[in-house]
Amino acid sequence: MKQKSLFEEMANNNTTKKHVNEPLPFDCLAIDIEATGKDPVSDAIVGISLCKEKGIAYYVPIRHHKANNLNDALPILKEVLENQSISKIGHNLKFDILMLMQEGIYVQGDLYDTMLASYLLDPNSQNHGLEEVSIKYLNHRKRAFSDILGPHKTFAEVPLEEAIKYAAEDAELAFELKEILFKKIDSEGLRSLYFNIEMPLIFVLAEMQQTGIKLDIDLIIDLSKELERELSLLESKIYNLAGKRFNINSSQQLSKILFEELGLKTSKKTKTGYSTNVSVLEQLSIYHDLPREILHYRSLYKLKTTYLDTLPNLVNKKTGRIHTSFNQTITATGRLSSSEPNLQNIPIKGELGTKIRQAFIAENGSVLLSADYSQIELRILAHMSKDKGLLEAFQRGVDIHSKTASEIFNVPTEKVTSELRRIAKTINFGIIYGISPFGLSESLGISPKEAATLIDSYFRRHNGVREYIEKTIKDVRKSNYVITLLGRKRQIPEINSTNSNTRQQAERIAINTPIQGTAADLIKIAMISISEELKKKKFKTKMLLQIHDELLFEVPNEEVEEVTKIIKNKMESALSLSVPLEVDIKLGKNWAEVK
DNA sequence: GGCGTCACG
DNA sequence: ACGTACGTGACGCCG
Repeated sequence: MKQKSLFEEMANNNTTKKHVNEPLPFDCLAIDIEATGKDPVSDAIVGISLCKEKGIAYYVPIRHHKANNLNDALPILKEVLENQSISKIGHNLKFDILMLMQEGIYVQGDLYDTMLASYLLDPNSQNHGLEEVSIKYLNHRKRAFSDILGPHKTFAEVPLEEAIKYAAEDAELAFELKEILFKKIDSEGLRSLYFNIEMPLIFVLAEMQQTGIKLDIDLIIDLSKELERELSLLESKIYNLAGKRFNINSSQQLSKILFEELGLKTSKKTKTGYSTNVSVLEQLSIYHDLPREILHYRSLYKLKTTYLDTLPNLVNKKTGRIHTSFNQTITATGRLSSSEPNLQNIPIKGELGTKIRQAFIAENGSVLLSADYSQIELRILAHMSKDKGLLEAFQRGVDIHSKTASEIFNVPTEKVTSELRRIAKTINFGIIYGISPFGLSESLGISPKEAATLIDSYFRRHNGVREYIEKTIKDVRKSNYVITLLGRKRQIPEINSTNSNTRQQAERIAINTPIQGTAADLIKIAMISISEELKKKKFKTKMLLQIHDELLFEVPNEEVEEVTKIIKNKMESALSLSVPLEVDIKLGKNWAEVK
């Protein structure tokens, strides 16, 4: 009964174009899609729940088993969902938008995403699920999905009576959460960050996920077979060197062999024993052949299991492409993350890295275009610290690492060797991480004392950076939070901890977060403006991936010239800083060629 | 499910 | 004396 009346109201909405003076019967609608699974590209809609006022919610079965499905519901819903004047409320709306896209429905209007709101209010929280957020803000314990699903294979098989209760509750919770969370968004000064960046980004990410990227499966499978052979040779070699067979993938068993049976010296400890990580095994390779072979084995095994053996299985049967998930509510700094598969950590180093990237290809008639920000985080540091040396370096366009080397080691720029530059580069990274003598020493393989000397000489030449760090930490001690250029907040209560380790870690976070977070804000702005421009001018170019400081596009040959200009221009002008932003653009048939 | 390890920025 | 570089995700091991 209730379902019908809502549909009547919705149908009325269709006529509002003719009666512009009549107010819409509702301007805000909470939606929640139930589907056969959680992969919006492969799975299908089972039903949609709706809520437009507190206390009343509806469930519209679309493909529910053994139910009176409302077959004509989607066309009616389409009118409402594509109505720009009706705001959509939901928890993780990117999922709903993607599911609806499969039905030819393109959601429009303002989005009030309660998951995103929860994230902006507390990016440190690991869990922004509807369940947790409802407990936190509504003190309401919602029905668990696993209880509803029970033995059923998909939600479609859950008896309608049960399904209605569950689905309708979710839409209503989102509706209620919206009131509370978006008041908080306003009072915390997060409104503009939400409406100008995170909300429009939802559409951009949805489209990127929907597009996916093409993979040369045969190449990946050939590589996997090649590694299979190489690994089996290495395996025998390792057993010979160890004098016995063991599970090479067990760091525990390896530890026994290295440190007990072969009597090699331990260096680093872990929570559970002695470390056998890269830096330890590199040290040990001087004394024995086994560690080097283990390193070789591990690197191959990693690439084979993590990439070669999994990527082919993730090629979507319908689209023939790989569709990652871009997560907007995971990182504490404001970055995106990518999962299932993670396409933000595809290997790049070495011959094998190149070979793997060669398998990510453009469609026939198109090329891949990679656009990456050059030294974005150091430029942001220059802007925020107003350090004279850094500002001048970027304004003059010099090689920043060489300049740092020249300063620290007191040699003319022409005499900076690649070794000195490498050290300077590590220091520059270290500054952004919230440098510590120990951290730098570990990374450079020198003593903490030597590291401290290097840090000291850096700060002697960069007073602005030193003062910026000191002021940032001082401010955080009072406010307990840091903020990015676009107003993204991260609480750091540990800044006043009595435990010095905890406190120092908080200080490093306080330095790093505004820099990493502002870079994240920046590229998000660029993504939105590029996406708008491509849409406006009706280009067929597709944005495929974001890898923190890089965007990857698939560009039809005939669009390359124009689109290159747009991308470069939009990225370089996304924010106006006191240093120029530089973007490098490269083209190629595959992802290896664009580097 | 925690841990160690290692792929990326 | 302690134990640290910042931010992620995925794999295999082990209990």
